[in-house]
Amino acid sequence: MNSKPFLDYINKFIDLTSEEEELLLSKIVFRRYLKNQYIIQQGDICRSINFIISGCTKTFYMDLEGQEHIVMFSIEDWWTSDLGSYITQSPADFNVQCIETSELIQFTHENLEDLYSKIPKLERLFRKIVERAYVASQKRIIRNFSLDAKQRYKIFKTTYPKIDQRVPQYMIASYLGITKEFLSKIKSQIIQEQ
Amino acid sequence: MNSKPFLDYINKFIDLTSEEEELLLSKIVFRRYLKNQYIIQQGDICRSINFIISGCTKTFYMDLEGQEHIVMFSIEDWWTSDLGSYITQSPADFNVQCIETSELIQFTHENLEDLYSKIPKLERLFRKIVERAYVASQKRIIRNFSLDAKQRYKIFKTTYPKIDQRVPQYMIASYLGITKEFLSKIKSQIIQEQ
DNA sequence: AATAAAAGTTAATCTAGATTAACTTTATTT
DNA sequence: AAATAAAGTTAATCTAGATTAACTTTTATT
Repeated sequence: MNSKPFLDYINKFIDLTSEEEELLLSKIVFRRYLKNQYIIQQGDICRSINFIISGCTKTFYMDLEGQEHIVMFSIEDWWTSDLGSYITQSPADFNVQCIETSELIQFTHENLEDLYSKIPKLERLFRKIVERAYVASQKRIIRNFSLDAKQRYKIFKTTYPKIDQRVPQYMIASYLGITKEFLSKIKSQIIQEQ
Repeated sequence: MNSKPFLDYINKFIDLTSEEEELLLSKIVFRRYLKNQYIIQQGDICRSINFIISGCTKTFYMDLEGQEHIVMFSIEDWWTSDLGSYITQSPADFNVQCIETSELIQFTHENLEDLYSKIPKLERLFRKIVERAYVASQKRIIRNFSLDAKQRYKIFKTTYPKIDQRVPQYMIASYLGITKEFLSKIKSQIIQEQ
C-alpha cells in the first residue's frame, strides 16, 4: 500500500527529516478492511488510531434500544478511532465500521507512545489535529441546539459534499440526529424550494 | 495571586524541572475579572487561553435571534477560551463571560508558541488536555441525540454537582439545550419521583 | 431475468419540548 | 425596609420532529 497520502498529510503540520519519516513508517501497519467489517467494537479496547488512505467509515454508538447514533464519518485523509478508549485503554463506547472497503494506516498505542518519545514533533502534530477536531465538535453541539434539522442538513451538504454523495441517506439522518423519514421530507422540501 | 493550583494541575500531566517551571511562570499573566465581565467577545480575536484559579465562566454563542446557547461552564482547575479563534487568530464564534468574579492565568498566543518551542513537553500537556476535552465533547453529542432532557439533566447533575449548585438554572437549561420552563418542569418531576 | 433484501418515500397520527403568559420567590439596589 | 429587578414556577396551547405503516425504488443475490 502507498504511504504517500499519509506523508503528504503529515507535512502539512510538521517537517520531518528523512530518518524521522523512516522511523515513523517502521512503526505503522497497513491494513485493509472489507465493506461492513468492524474496525472497533463497542466494549472492546481500542488498540489503534487509524489514518484512512482510501474508503469510508462510520463511528457510532448503539443505544440500549438497539438504535445507531452516528458520531462521525471518516474518509481519505482523516482519522478514525475511539479516542477515549484509545487514550485510556478502557472499553470503547463506540463502534467503527467500514461503509466502503477501506485501506488504513494503524498506530498501536505502544508504537505511538514510543514514537512520541523519539519524535517529539509528533506531539505537536497530534495536538494540532485534536485541537481542530475539538473545535469542530463544539461548533456541532451549538449547531444542533441553535438550528433546525433542515438548516443542519444544508450545512452538512455544503461542508461534506463528498460524504453526502457516498453515504446512504439513513446514515446521514442518524448523524444529523433525525429519522430517515424526516430527512426524506426535508429533502423533498429543499427540492421544491428551488 | 497564587500559582500553586496551576503548577499542581500541570504536574498531573508532565514533570517540569524548576527552571522550566520558572520559565513557564514568567510567560503567564494573572488577571482578575469581575462578575458579568467578558473575557472574550464574539467577533473579537481571542488573544489568550485562560486557566481558572478561582471563579466560574460560561462560554456561549449568541444566535441571530439574540438567544444564548451555552457550550460549556468552566470552574477552578479548568480552561476557558475560544480555542478555534485562538489557534487560527480569527474572529471568535463564542463569548466567554464571568458568572462569578474570577481569577485567571492567561497565556497569549505568542507566549504559548514561544513556550512550546522552549519546553516541548508542553505540547504533550496540551495534547492530552485537548484529547480529553474532545472525547467529552463527542460523548455529549451522542447524549444529546440518544437521551431525553430529563436523563441529560440527571447526568449533568451527577457529573458536575458543583456547577449545578453554583450556576443559575436558566443557564443550565441553555447548556442542556432546553428552555428554563421545561427544566423547571423536569426538576419538579424528579422531586416527585423520590 | 426473477427474487429478495435494502434503501428511500409519503402520509396520518402522536409526543417531547417550545412558546406564551401570569404568577411567585429570591436577590439587588436605593 | 421598600422598591425593583432577576430568577424560577405553573399551566394552556402549539409545533418540530418521531412513530407507524403502507408503498416504491434501488441494489444485491440466485
